[in-house]
Amino acid sequence: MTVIDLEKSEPRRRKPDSLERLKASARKLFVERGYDATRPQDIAREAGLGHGTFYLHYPDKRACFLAFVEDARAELDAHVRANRAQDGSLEQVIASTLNAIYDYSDSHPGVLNAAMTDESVIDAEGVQATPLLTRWGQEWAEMVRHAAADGRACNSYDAEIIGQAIVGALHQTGREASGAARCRGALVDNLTRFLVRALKPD
Amino acid sequence: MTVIDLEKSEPRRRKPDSLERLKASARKLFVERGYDATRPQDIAREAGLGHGTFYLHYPDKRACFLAFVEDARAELDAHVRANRAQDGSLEQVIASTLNAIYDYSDSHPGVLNAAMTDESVIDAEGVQATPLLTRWGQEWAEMVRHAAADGRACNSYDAEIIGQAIVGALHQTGREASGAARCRGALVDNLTRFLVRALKPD
Amino acid sequence: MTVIDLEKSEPRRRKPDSLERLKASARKLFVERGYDATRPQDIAREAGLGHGTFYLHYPDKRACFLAFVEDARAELDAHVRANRAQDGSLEQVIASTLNAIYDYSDSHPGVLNAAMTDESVIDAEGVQATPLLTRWGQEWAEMVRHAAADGRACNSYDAEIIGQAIVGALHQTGREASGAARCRGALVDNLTRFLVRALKPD
Amino acid sequence: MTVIDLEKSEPRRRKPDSLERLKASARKLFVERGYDATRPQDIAREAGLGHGTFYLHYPDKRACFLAFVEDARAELDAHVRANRAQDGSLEQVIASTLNAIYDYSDSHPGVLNAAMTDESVIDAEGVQATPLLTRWGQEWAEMVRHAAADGRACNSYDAEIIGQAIVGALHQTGREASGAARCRGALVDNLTRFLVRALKPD
DNA sequence: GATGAATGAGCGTTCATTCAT
DNA sequence: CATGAATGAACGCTCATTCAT
Repeated sequence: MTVIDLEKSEPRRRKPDSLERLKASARKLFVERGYDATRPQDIAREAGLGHGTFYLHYPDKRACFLAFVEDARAELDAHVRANRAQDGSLEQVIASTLNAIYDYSDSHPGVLNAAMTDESVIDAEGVQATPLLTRWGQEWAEMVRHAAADGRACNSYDAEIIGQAIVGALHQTGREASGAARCRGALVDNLTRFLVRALKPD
Repeated sequence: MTVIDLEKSEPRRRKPDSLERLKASARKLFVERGYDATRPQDIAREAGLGHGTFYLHYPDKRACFLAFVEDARAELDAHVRANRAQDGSLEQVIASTLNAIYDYSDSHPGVLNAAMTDESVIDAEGVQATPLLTRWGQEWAEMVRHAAADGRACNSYDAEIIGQAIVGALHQTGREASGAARCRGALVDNLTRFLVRALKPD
Repeated sequence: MTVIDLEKSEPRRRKPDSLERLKASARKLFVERGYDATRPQDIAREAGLGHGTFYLHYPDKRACFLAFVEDARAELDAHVRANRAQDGSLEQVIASTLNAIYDYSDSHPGVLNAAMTDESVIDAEGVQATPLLTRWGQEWAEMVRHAAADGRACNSYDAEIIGQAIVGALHQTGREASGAARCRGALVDNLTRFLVRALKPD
Repeated sequence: MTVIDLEKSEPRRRKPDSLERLKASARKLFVERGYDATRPQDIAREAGLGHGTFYLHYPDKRACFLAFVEDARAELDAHVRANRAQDGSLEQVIASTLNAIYDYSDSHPGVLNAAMTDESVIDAEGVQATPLLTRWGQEWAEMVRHAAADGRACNSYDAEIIGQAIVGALHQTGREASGAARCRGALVDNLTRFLVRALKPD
């Protein structure tokens, strides 16, 4: 039985893994130190690369951060889609979604926080597509509309507003919970009950 | 009877108000440009003072910003306390509080947003006392506890968590509303109904 | 008898012209962007080659530029030698030479300008063989000597000085003419009369 | 009789001579090393100042260079105006002007050369007002027109073209003369005769 | 108290060149 | 011959803070 040498078996050249290494280092440092305190040079050094290499893969620091954000978003998105109860009762949907988010958050500590860094920090001018939180708010709005259409939720709300409210509530409770030593069970329980009562049809 | 011209009386050069002038300039610039893009020098110049004078009144830029934040907090606090229905129905309390907040926000555009600048922006290391949002969350928690004790609100919640959730919901809806062109009436109406349903006793 | 298709014969990959391709690309870019703004990488890419290939043909960027300059010089030289009246009257010689120079300049726009890039731009330390302008001045000096020996020109001048003066006059009038919209006819006419009067024997 | 203490007698503060020191250092370094090889930091260091101080006086390196050029231009201009024969014969005007230029050039070695650094070196984009050489060409054009109007010079020339030709001739002979060890007397003599013959009326 | 000239650590970014493949 | 990922010295510039006046 042969063991394939993962390090050297690539047919062509040395495996150009430098982008992967930069991505990992960027995530690590953006999470640990934040955007401002992380220099492109630090990211490259952490990845064991010269700092010119950073600019082979990203046009500038901002682009690197935005790529990190997008990766985190996609990861969380995949995780949540895979783990939430798509069409159960309102309570099941909410509880399973919250649990999925907290699962991701627990196994990737600090990542969501770092990814939600305010856009104003990233670039004084220019425009970030849509802030992460707002995008997620739109997804919650979709969920609200969906549930209202099915009769599982009150249909007299403006779904956009309520979607943003939900995501804001999650964000702030999460933020505060990481400061205080708050247990996840209580968080999910309280928020689920809160949201279910607020949303359920009369 | 003579009225002393406070603006122009030559003998006492109109100076002792330099802290006030710095405060006003700092608020103006932090709101217009944000923390990073505002230099102590700009604040002093805007106030018609020399750069060094800034450091006579604040040990550093961070302290100046924190003072601005505290002033905004106190102002909003006073405004809300003066204008909300202290002990009416849950709905009255919530609606009047929201309206008071939006009143302040409308008459001091940009101030709350600037004051909520993420702490990570203000200083890479050090620690900001308690983030503004978290403090406001604690006040909402107090309201929740108070209402629950009176039987006006469901008493099975962890008030701290719900307080943070409420303030998070307000923050994010406000933020998003200023981007989209969302009308205040709909915001207050939706949020009030949402919170009242979530909080009211079974 | 078979003629090998140099353009497309697959077996021998159409490579040995890489130096030619680099030369053409280098000229194009040095003319369009100037020395500083042209990177070896750009030249190679423009030629459809890898970056490293550049260094197979030139030791460094400077050498590539110097080769471009030399090619331009040789081209102009050949063109002028082929087109000027070698031994006519002073006026004929001068007028035909000026016309030949302008012909070349018109059909290779920007090339002479780029080739005359100041030596200080090319390398802070090292020494360029002899600046192009000075070499051309020496050729004009030769012409002056020649004409003086034949009695067609005043022989009391230091030919070296006058040669440099002539080439300087041509350069600066050409430079200024491309900025202002000055017509070539007037340029040749004025310069020819100017030089003929200055040079003709008493 | 009192001797005023030039170092300390200023009524207000320490004499803010830092701009003068920067100017002197900038001139020295631009002359010795050229534009590209001179860093703002070097200029400041040479002046005994921190490198931030450079940016107190100039918005950027380019502005510093342009100020150097303008100073050199004004100095030469003043020197030439003070020393040339304004209205003598054509020969007197030309000879005295050339001598004045060479006087300046001898007593400020390298300055004119440095000041004439090609505009393309200073900024890839942007536009320098008018290149120094072209401006001087315009002044010679004025001289030519003036002399032609007085009957001291041939009036069938386009003065603009001839003015540029003259300044080009001076520039290139000067440039080449500093390379070769050419004596100033021969330069002035040859150029004066050359220009006088070219310009004088038939 | 008030001033503003002076400071220099620190930033993000570029590009000529090398060398393992 | 050819490649292009990798390098790191070097650059122009900013800005919070100090201190002699």
